[in-house]
Amino acid sequence: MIKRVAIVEDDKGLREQLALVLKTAADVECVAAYGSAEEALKCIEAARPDVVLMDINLPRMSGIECVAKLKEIMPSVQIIILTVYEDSERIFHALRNGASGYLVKSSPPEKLLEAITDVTQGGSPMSTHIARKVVQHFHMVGPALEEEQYPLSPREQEVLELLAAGYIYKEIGDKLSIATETVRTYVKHICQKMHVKNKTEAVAKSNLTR
Amino acid sequence: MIKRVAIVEDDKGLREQLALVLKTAADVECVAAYGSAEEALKCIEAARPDVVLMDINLPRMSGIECVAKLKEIMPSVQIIILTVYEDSERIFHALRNGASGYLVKSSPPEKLLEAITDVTQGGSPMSTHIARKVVQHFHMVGPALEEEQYPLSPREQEVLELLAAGYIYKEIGDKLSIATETVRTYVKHICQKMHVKNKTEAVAKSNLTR
DNA sequence: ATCGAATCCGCATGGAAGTGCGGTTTGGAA
DNA sequence: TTCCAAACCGCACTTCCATGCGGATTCGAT
Repeated sequence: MIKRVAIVEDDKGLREQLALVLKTAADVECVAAYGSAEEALKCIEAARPDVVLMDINLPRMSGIECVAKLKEIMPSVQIIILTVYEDSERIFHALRNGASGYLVKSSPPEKLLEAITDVTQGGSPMSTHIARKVVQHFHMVGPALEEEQYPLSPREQEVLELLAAGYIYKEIGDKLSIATETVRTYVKHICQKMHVKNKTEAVAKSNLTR
Repeated sequence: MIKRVAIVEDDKGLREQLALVLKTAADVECVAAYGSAEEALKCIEAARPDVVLMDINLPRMSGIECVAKLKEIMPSVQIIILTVYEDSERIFHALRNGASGYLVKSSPPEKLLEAITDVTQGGSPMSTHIARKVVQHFHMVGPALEEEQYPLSPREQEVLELLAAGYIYKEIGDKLSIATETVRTYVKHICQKMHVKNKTEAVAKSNLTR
């Protein structure tokens, strides 16, 4: 299956260079190349790309914003960020906006083509230094969230989740096929274990958003 | 510079196979191979590895736990998880515990060796499908945190925060110097604006942890 | 001048939640 | 075999919350 790829990159030289790289692969077709986010947003639907290679540093609208808007009009398109920036802020923002891959511009051509294949097969190609930034994020938030972890039993965890969804004890009992009184017991235990005053604080402290 | 690598893997066959792969690289030396987490924890300091290849599915103590303990006694060691499991739970847990890389066991030898190099150079090698799981985590928490904003008034926001802290209406009223009845009114408005059933769900949806 | 939003307050009523006690059974760890 | 955690259930009692109604003032925008 041939992958249809579009390029969004303001530098003409780099844009053409990327197109050349794409041409060297038999299973990749470069269906479009845009010099700005605005141009891409206007025309990209007609090009029907599977994958978009997106520069971050575009004039006016940044590539990160463009990712969000692209994902709105074409939710299934896979976006790979191509950039010289390696700061966490940009990385996280881009990923949150829906990018699936993140390569530094210095990546060799074969890595780029490999990334295009990966991303169409449900992977998330990332330059290894980018990945480290992401992993560091987990090192940061992980312990912070987890040190404060309470040894809730699986059943208690379930109850807590249903509390967070706004159900009352009777409904929770029905969903779990247990008595309302039992739910009440679990909530008591949860509040004791978490050292909180009531179920609302327990839910807040547990960070459950659904 | 030669990288000193240790292996923790309970399957003897796979352990020896990994050792063989390491031997094929000129810049890698296999300094130790353990069949259990306990053995590794006891002896690994003497081996002074730069990198540890860690299986997850070990008898008794899991590789994930072992990562945490290894990082305690040797904070600078780089750990690469080798596993057949691709579920987010294990991935996040391992990363939070201090793992720097995460490869599926089916990765080809050259990827493994590349990963060892990457990890010593500050990268985070990850199988592309693993990376996708991590990226999906950002897709999940990202928009949930910043797009789904409700137009709560400042006062309503304050009340919501105090709810998350577990206070009852009377206490909130006292803190804000307003009547309990007014607090009740705010909570009504909050629940209406957020389209939730009760204050507990409102708190859950608002992601307030303090 | 009128409208809406934000802030503020009150009350009645039924249902929900919290507290404190009690209990059983099962299954695994010490 | 003893002990404990987990899962399960019950009741009495108090307090708290949710709902639905009503009202007030202020302040900025149309």
